Amino acid sequence: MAPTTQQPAAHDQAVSPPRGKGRPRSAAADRAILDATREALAELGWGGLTMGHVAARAGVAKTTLYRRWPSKNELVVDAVASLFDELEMADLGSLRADIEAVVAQFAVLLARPESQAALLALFAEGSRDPQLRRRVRERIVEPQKCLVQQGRAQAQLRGELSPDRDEATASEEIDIIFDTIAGTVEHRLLVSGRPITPDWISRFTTLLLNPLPGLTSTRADQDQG
Amino acid sequence: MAPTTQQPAAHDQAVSPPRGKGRPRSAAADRAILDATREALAELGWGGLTMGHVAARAGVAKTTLYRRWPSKNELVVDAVASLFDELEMADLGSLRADIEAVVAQFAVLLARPESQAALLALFAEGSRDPQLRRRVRERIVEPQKCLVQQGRAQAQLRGELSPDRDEATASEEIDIIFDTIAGTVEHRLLVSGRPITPDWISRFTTLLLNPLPGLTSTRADQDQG
Amino acid sequence: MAPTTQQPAAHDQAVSPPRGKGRPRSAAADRAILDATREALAELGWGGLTMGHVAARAGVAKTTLYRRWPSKNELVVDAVASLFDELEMADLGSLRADIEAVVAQFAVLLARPESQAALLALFAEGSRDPQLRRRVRERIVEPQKCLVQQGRAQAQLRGELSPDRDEATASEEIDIIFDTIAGTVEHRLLVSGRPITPDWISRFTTLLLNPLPGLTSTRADQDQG
Amino acid sequence: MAPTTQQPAAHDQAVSPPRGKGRPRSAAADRAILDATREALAELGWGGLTMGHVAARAGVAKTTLYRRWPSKNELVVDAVASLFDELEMADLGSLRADIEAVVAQFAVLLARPESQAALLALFAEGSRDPQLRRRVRERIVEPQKCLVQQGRAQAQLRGELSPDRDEATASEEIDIIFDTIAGTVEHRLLVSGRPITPDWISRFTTLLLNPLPGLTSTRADQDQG
DNA sequence: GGCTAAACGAGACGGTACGTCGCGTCTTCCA
DNA sequence: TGGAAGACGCGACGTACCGTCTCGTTTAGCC
Repeated sequence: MAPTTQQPAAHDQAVSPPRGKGRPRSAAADRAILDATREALAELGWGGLTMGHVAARAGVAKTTLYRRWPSKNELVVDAVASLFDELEMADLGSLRADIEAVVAQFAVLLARPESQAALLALFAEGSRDPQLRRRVRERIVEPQKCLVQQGRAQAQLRGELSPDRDEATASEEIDIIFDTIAGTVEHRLLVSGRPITPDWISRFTTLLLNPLPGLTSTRADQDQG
Repeated sequence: MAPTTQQPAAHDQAVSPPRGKGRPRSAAADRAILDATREALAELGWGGLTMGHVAARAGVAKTTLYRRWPSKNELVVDAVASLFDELEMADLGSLRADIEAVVAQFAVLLARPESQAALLALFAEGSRDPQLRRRVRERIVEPQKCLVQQGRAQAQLRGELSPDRDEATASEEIDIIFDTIAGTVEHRLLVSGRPITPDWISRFTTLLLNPLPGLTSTRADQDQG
Repeated sequence: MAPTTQQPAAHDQAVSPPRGKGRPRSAAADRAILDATREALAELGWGGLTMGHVAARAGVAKTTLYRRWPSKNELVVDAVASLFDELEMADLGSLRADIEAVVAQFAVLLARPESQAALLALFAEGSRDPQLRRRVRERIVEPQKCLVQQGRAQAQLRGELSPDRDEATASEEIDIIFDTIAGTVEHRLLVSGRPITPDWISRFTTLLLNPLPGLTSTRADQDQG
Repeated sequence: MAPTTQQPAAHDQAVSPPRGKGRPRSAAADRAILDATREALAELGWGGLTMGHVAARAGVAKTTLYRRWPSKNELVVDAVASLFDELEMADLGSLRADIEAVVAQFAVLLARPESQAALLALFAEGSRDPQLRRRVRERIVEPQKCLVQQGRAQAQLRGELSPDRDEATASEEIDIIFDTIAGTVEHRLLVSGRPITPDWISRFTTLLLNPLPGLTSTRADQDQG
């Protein structure tokens, strides 16, 4: 998605030419600003991040920055969001492997200083500002959730999971798994402050996997009956 | 725990006499400040909370405030920490019931606007300030973790869980369960922004319970079927 | 005089053909800009006048504005100068009547909000910017001074004043009279903030033409000759 | 008069102790600010004068500056006003000598770069801001006017001028003389940009005290009596 | 009647100063 | 000597204009 573009330009149609009549916004500035934001975030943390500082580091006037993003929050969302684009679901042939891979990916992402500095702060700010909350969800949370959905679909194709009974139930199951994976990984890394090792991933995956309702393999059956 | 009291005065035991020669510190001021902090937090959120505002609302000079707490962060920790004191582990006779009860309690706590405003913000600030991090863990995170430990012990007494093999493993198991419960609940409420209903609690507990390694009984089956 | 026309084009004579090959400058824009300037000046005063505002009000791009006038100062000089073109010396048959008439005219001119807002401000800016100073003198001060010269010549023709002894003395006398008339009227209106009534004009003219009212000795006569 | 003191403190009673409960305002800061303002004014002129610059040069925070003066205008009034306190009426034994002395004093004052930079600008701003206008009059214009009043009284004592007939007429006469002296001197120095020499002073004083040089008829006498 | 070149509207751009806000420290007086 | 009151230095904020620039679009004169 393009930078915020407060004017209702290039919003939905990514292809639509700038159309505006005046001088077009500099794409280089966008890049420089986002890069500067990520760097500053990594170096100084959320609290040390200053609009003036970002502008200076990007070689851009503060006004240019405000013309594109209304506040530090929105800027950081966009700056950090791109990092989350690199998350992708592998298809490793088994549900367990897929989960472990995605958790590992997520852990690597959260180990970056810029995402650490930004993530909790954005969530915190978002708890008061619904606008921001929406944005954070769109740009950061959804991409993660997508992976869960995708992994689930793959597992269903493979026959590891039974197909969806109905839309609503499926959605609820995705939600709960998603909150569990994302929440737990974030809590361990950012709150408990302990590292995420392959061993931990394995244990956690076991915790998740064993009882998944609708699991067709016989592991659960044994546990359960 | 009493307020920070940078001077080595009255620490834990309220019994210690005022000691100093001059005028003793006003206990009423402490209470007023913490109350004001919680109220302001609920009304204005973390970002809207200012030391000046708190002081004014508490009818207290800023000086008084800084004499007791070195910064906004520490103040909020103390103000919010007391809320977490009310968490307690029930003993309802089964692990499942105990878990559901504690999750429900936690959910209720996180529904309060003051804890919502404070929690993520404190975690975020803590990720840069080790001092604060320590403090947050002592006052907020540990009490929660304690419950997990306690619930586990109860279950072991009841025979639902096998006794600890060794210290290290036990600690790891507690950690993973704790991060999962706390992280998931927080993520659902504060990030996904969806309510925690009895139904959700039941599903989540099932997810946790079913395969727990070391689970000796098949209670879970009964609960589920 | 045509607008600044930084390119060495049409300067005094409007007859000079546009010469250039491209699209000629819009005369309508010039008019619109100057009108907008005068209006904005009257409404918002000097301080409230911005180039952007003038451009918007004139329905013109800022570029167009800067193409013609290098700065706010120059623009305002041109916008206000035309007002001073309407000053003219009457020949009413006596020096006193002529002076009173010209003072009255000047007072009327200075009562306009746009000239009030502009005049002192231009003088003030001019005290640092010799370029502007020159321009202000050419367009605003000289026309006034001309009247003094003209009035003096008329009075000499009538025999009310003795003819010039020499060039230098004449110039000095004109200067002193001019500074006195212009300075006094401006000071009364713009600094003291009191109105200029026919009665005041009469008193002032008397002061110029006569000795101090109430002067008891004839010292002055002795001093003079 | 003390600095603006926006709080209704020490306004009328110059003797009243600061009275306020908190930390009193630093008198040193006041002095430093006013000095810095005068210096900056002399060096950079009105346009180059910046609140931030003044604060920095005075070794003071911008906030401190704004706590005392609401804007650049008010600050400059106070900074420049003190210069005008040094104006005083000599008693040299004759009206002519007194006038020449006071005009000379005024000319010297207006030759200072700080007053040149400030005076017209203040007058200009004042033409839009009645608050400022009042202030300028109180602190700058009145002191000058006082001298006229005083000189007139001296001349009356000496018998050079006939005593006041009535209050109103006296006031009007003072006004007209005052506007003439102040306006003319300012116009010559600041608008015409020519120096004020002893010779010019003599000519101007003659103009004030006598009829127009070279006036051939005795019209004035007829008009007057 | 197409070509060329300037003027035009729109508006983004790098700057500078603005006036405000909150911080955490300090100084003063009062109880 | 603790506490209220509030001034202080600091530094970031977000805004307003500045004067320049880069676009795409007229609008003329000239070949």
